[in-house]
Amino acid sequence: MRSESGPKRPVTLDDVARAAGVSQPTASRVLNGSARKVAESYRERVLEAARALGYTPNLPAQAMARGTSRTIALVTSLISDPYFGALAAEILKQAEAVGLHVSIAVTERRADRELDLVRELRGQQPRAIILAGSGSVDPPSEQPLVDELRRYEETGGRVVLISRSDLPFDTVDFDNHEGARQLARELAGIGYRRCLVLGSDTPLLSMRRRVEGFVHGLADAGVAGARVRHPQFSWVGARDVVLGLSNDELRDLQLVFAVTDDMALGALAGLRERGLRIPEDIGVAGFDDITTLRDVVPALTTVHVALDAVAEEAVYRATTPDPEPTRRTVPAYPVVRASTPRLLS
Amino acid sequence: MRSESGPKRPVTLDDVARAAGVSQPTASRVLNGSARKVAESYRERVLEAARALGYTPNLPAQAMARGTSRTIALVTSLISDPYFGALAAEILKQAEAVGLHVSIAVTERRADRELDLVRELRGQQPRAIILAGSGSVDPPSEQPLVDELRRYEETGGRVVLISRSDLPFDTVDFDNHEGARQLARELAGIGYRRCLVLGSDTPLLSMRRRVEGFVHGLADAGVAGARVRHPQFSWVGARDVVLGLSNDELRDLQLVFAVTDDMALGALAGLRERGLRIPEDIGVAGFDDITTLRDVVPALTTVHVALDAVAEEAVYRATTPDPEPTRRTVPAYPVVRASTPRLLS
DNA sequence: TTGTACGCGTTATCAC
DNA sequence: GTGATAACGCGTACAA
Repeated sequence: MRSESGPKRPVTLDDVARAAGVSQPTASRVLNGSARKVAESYRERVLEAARALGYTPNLPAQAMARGTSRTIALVTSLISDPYFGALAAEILKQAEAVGLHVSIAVTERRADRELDLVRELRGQQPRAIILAGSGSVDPPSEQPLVDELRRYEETGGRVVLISRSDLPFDTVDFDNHEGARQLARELAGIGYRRCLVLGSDTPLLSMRRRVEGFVHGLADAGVAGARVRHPQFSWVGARDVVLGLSNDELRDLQLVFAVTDDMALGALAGLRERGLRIPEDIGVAGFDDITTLRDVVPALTTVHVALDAVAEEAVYRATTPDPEPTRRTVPAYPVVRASTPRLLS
Repeated sequence: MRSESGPKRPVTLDDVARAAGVSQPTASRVLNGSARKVAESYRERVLEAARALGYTPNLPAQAMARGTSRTIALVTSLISDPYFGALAAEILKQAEAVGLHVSIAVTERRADRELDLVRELRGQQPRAIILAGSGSVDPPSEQPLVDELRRYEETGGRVVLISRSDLPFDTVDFDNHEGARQLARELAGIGYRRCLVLGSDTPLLSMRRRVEGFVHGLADAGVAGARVRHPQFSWVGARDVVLGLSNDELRDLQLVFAVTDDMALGALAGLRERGLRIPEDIGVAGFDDITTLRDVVPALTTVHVALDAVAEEAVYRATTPDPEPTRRTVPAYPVVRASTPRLLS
């Protein structure tokens, strides 16, 4: 049976001060850091009283009094996605390391939700808002979002963007173009020529960069004219494209490169349904190097992104004032694995 | 170049009221629901002013004035883990559906961190605290945590536990015992006899239940004496156990069951390193049915858990007062896939 | 229906 | 070094 005494009032600073026989400001100075000094005897009594009463500062009240909170808001597309999950995890870790709380909201890839969420989150008075993912190739349509973020920034908040190069705020991203380009060069170097590139039907800048980078990389190596498709941005979308290829097209291919690991695996599933063996009959490569895929066989060739570095940089920017929008690009580099063995020519 | 006008003050209800030519309480009644009615003309002017100024309610201030916030705090072990990631995602979705914000903190499986986090989160004045994962088999050691949670509860907060049956609060879990038991019966039914069970070296009640359930299931089917090991609770731990088996032990086995999919995959990797083919030489089964593993080959036999139902129930409990601690058990059921084909006896 | 006055828990400014 | 007192933005009795 639970105690029936009805909702008690939480223990406040006042309670602690009274119990310790000091004034409330003094208790405040002891418990929540202040420049001012407090006599040792008082200090001990306050700490003792706080411990005995189980005092915890009321963060909303602190935030209001101080005018700034220790919370950062993270807006992400889809946390169940292993890629965003990993990114969110890294951000949580970094934030915690500097004593910040994190409030997470998901857009589920809907641009309008994004705007609403930012507006709502602004109400939480977070110290910073981090926007991860999404990022349209169509900047003008983002104007309302930019306005909203600007307003937030004007009141002292920090805005940090991850992996979206379209908005005029501090941005951390990785080198989508260069990563894909180097991957293409390496693969061309071990014999791959006839490639199918799977982009995305969504207007995501980062995905477009990956497609462009890959095509450039092939061109660097003297391979021209990769086929490019833009299926639905998902495992299923990639699989469906493969399932829709004619037998001739399929037979002709040596490699499928998809702009995410998730899609690469969809393609892989589709290729298997079509009766092809991976990697004996055809190679597959992705992008992201998602940890949770380490058990896929054959091990997937992909482009690795240092998410920990991305998160660290993002949290750093989120806590560091910065008069001008800055862009930091974290390198991405290819990792060739069993899904793309060297081809004998 | 960014505007240099220095941090402006955010737009407050007062600003809106002034702009609309009404009193602050009237603006409050219009913008943030109140029982009281406001004349239509006033209503419109307030709404218009709010829109024009870009007003967003200051949530911490609201929380303080109302004495309750619209935030729930989620404490989880490890969000990068696909299992917890999926659970967190479902909770975010459910919370959003009822208009609640979510603040996430990770314990990284350290019991002391858990206590600290709860204390800290309490300061955020969330409407509820949801604890997911962990859950020691050693309840006495949790007393400080229980005390802290009780204190929180006494001030009107709700406490909900997911998948840990050791504490006297509202609990949502899934039937670890029964799920594993039925899996064992099904596998025994298609010929599996000589099994290695991989538990966990951590004192987690849910994992212990899975081990017990599996052994019971085997017993139900007349199979006695499964070997049980308790490796480190991770992919690597499971793999290492397999790598450490003698050739004789290995040859004798027909199945490895691990208490999580993650560990099952570790075991699978280890088995392959030992030169065994899966499933031709030996079967492998896990628990959790993690979505992101759909591309593992062979498809992993496992126990499915309806995380969406778990999340829904948890958020429901988090928002519904309840005089007595209640337990709700969500079913878990085996899903037999290619990693455990029928054995010819 | 509307406005005045006060309180929520905390920090900051200022005398002492 | 310490303690009154005034903010912070909002909700809500209460009076008008």
